[in-house]
Amino acid sequence: MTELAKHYDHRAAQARCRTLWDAARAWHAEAPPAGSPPGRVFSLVIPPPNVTGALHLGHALNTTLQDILVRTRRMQGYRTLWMPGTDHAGIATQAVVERRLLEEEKLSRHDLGREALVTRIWAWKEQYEKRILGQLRDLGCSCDWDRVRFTLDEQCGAAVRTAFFQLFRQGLVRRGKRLVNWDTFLQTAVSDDEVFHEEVKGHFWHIRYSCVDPRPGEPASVTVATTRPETLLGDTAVAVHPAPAAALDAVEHELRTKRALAASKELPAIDAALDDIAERRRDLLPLLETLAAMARAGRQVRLPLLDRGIPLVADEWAKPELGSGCVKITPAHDPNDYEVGLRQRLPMVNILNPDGTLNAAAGTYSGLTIRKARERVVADLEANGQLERVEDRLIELAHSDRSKTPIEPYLADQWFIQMAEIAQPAIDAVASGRIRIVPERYAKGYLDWLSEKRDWPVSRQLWWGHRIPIWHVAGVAEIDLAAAFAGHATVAWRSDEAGGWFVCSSDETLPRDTVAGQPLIHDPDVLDTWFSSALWPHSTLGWPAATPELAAFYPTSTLVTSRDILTLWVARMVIMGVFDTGQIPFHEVSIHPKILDRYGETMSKSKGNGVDPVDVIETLGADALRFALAGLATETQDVRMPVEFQCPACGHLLEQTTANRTKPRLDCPKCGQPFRTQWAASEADLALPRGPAVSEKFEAGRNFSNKLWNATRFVLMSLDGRPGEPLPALDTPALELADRWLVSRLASVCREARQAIDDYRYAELARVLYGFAWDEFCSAYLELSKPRLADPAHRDQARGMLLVGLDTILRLLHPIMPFVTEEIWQQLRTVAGGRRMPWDDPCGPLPDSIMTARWPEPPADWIDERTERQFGSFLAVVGAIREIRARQNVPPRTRLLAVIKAPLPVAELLEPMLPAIQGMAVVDVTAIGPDACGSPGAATATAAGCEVFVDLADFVDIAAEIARLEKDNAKTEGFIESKRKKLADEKFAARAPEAVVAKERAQLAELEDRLGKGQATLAELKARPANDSATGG
RNA sequence: GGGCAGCUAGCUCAGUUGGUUAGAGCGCCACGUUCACACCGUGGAGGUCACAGGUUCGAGUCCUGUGCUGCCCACCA
Repeated sequence: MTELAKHYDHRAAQARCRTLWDAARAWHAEAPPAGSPPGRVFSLVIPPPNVTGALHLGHALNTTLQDILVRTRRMQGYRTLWMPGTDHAGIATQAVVERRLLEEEKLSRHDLGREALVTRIWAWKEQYEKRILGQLRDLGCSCDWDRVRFTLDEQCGAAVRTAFFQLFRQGLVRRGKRLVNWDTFLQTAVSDDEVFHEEVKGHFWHIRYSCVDPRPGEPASVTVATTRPETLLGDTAVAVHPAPAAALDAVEHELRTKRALAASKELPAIDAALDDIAERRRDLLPLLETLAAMARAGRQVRLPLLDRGIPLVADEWAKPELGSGCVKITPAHDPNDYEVGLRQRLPMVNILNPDGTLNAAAGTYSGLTIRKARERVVADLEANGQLERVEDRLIELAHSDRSKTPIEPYLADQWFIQMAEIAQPAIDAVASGRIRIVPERYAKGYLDWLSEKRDWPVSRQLWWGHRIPIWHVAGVAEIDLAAAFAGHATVAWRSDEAGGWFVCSSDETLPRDTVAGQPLIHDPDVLDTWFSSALWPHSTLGWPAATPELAAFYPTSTLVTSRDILTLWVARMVIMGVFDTGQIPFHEVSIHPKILDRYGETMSKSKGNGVDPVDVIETLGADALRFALAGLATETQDVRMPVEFQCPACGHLLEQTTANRTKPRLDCPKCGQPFRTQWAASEADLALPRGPAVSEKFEAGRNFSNKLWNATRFVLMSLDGRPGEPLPALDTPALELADRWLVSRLASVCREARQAIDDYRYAELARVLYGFAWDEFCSAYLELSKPRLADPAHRDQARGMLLVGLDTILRLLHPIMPFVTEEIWQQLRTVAGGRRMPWDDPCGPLPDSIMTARWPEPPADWIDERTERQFGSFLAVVGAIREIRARQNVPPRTRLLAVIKAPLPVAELLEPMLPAIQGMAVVDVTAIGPDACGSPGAATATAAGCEVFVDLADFVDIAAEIARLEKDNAKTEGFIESKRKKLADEKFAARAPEAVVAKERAQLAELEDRLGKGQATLAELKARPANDSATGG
């Protein structure tokens, strides 16, 4: 006699399964030997988590979905590889380590030096890589653990250098002064994607620049406005529009066009704008025309404070409709001004040092921080009477995502990759459908972004990352280089336009003294972290070497990611994949939602609104977490996950709010006991027990695991220690009705599950399997099997069929809930290890692990719609009787008498089900058929086109029944009225399809019939003497 | 400013090409523990499908507009 524990123990099961899978290396994929056909292949690379910190719920979602795909395909017989690994995450990781260094040791990276800092970051990486890989294993991810990669490891490094070298050789790598987003804290350029904008309170300073030697009729000064007065130290021009009148005309025309189409509500704003234009035309235009003429004449204005003459230039960047119509131009510190500078060939004066202080170009202000310089500049302007006025204003200020400090636009030498040429194949791949993005709507963002083909700035002034494989050498002739690198196919060079050379090589190092007479200096910069990420699908498979893995698994099948890195990562992977290998990196991209908190904010560590996956895995189990996450993965953009703190003392759930989510300790409102949160830092707080952040969402998954466990418990008890095999034949018409139904439902559900996975509809997969396992298999089929198990004539068949159902459910659920299904699979081995499903190898052994069991593939002709309908009617009738019992408070075990009045076709379907009805509803059915008739005063209910009468004798609470019937009848009358109205409408009769009209008529008839019955019963009840005993007795 | 998405039960979400009386899980209410499972069972209550128009015989579903929420892109001195 096998008897399982009453509850599923997820902790023990997780440990056992992990041991089992690891011992068998069931997650490993071997490339076939060169030359032999790989067969059906499914491959996937993990979006490598950053080694900045531990995994959060978003990673858990991402990897769960991947594991669902991977486990399914593996069971379906594909040669399946899931490549795991982590990302060095350049800036992010260096920033984290630097910040800690500063906080804990008060040291900057310059105090430590390059080598020592990098050593520290490697130590950090080792710690978090271990943690991350452990978390992935805890989640049950069936990655190929023999192939773990890291974006900064040797293999990826070789790919990075080779890819960069080939870009260089094709002339796609350029060096140039560019205005970059300068992070003064980290002292590096960051890309546009690493910048976020935040509104801060600021001012708008109006500054007067005097004109040099004004002639009669010319103004003595021009006024410009700025939010950053200190930048005037780097001004090299003041701009005015070359044709201000025409520009105002254009603006006015645009406004009038807009006005013609605008809603009345918008009119006041537009009219105000038009008034403003008119006013400017009157008051400002003459001045602007004069200034434009002065600009054409090459006149100058005097830069305040530095007393430098700078040209007045005519440039369309100056908008006559805004401000004073004139704008100061600081080409080295403003993106738009930079463009003007290029157009007007202006000098570009950089006034900043890398650390954000002002340099010598700022004259007497040099050495000051930007903040101090601003104060001084403003004070000096005021003292000189050159500050016209100051406005308060909210300013969208750019901040570095990495250091959270304000970004300074900064002119610096940077490396760029030209995108124009290499982006096109990536556009074509998605536009042509060779890469399919699911859901499709995300393709637009990808295409829009790529079509801009903006150059990619790839250099970072950091120490953590792939060193740019470029060396500088000066003072030699090309012939010297040719001599030095004769026979080196892995070296290329180009003039640096300052008389020196850039030498690029895919070799790891070039000796310093390679070129006679002059040293080779390695470029100090490292590459943008996305450069190595862009190579991930092919670099992890061994490129540039022609490995068997690359041949077998590239292109990969699917990429699973969230929408926020569609451009940063996905697009660049396509670009570089095609550039390096000539092939797209993946065929499909599955985009999944992001998880938000109850306020719709993204979860993040710094906000403190997250859930730690480990908390869920420990308290409710990895399967519970996975099931919940899969259920949330719908096709919408985001999903919300309200979070609670669980009191470690009493288990009470405390809603997480904006107010309490960053507190280091909280007091349980129920038991009063304090507990600590992730923010606990003080010794006193750390001594308290931890109150994990959880969500009730995960409980459904835990309950489901337990339901499966207990269904298994029932099946094993019913087998009573005997092997439940061989299994019954499933494709024979001789099956009993319930079994035919089960077989049909299994076939339907397998088909739905397969389709859901093929379409990346993870939530639907979870929902279909949950509903089938719980409501149909456990609540219906399993209940029905109880009387059959008690009957020796049916016992063996019932046992076998229970195994068939359970086995199939386990296999279908395994990709979502690997642990509980594996644990049950192991339990079944002892008693039913000899069972073979039709899709199993009939001769070979049943696989040791469910991981390698075959995915169920029942033939389509198992689906029997008539039987499924029949079962639907049966369950509806059972429900109707139960409803009557419940509303009359009949004790559960009291057997009642029932009559089912059913039209002939339904009666025929139901008749074979009578024993089941009698068992599940605890009634004796005394009559069934079109003429069956309930005893007077019986309680009634309708279901599946039948009317069910339950003779309650003394049980009936007449008053309650009358009230219910009156309500019910009124409702029915309402429906009848609406149906009649619909059918009376000539247009409906004329235009609706005949089938719809017929259906409406049938429904009306049924409703009228129901109302007639209801009214009759009501009349009869009212005629009876009142009975004040609700439950009889 | 441009674009994308969302708004359906108290909460989180389904709702496939328009066609009965719009569903699930959780929560809530009532009843029920010698029954595989109280991490359970049975039943119930709860919705003007954000709002306003339109198309249609018929709209949660299609169209237009409005409001609110979130995200992406660009950004005005």
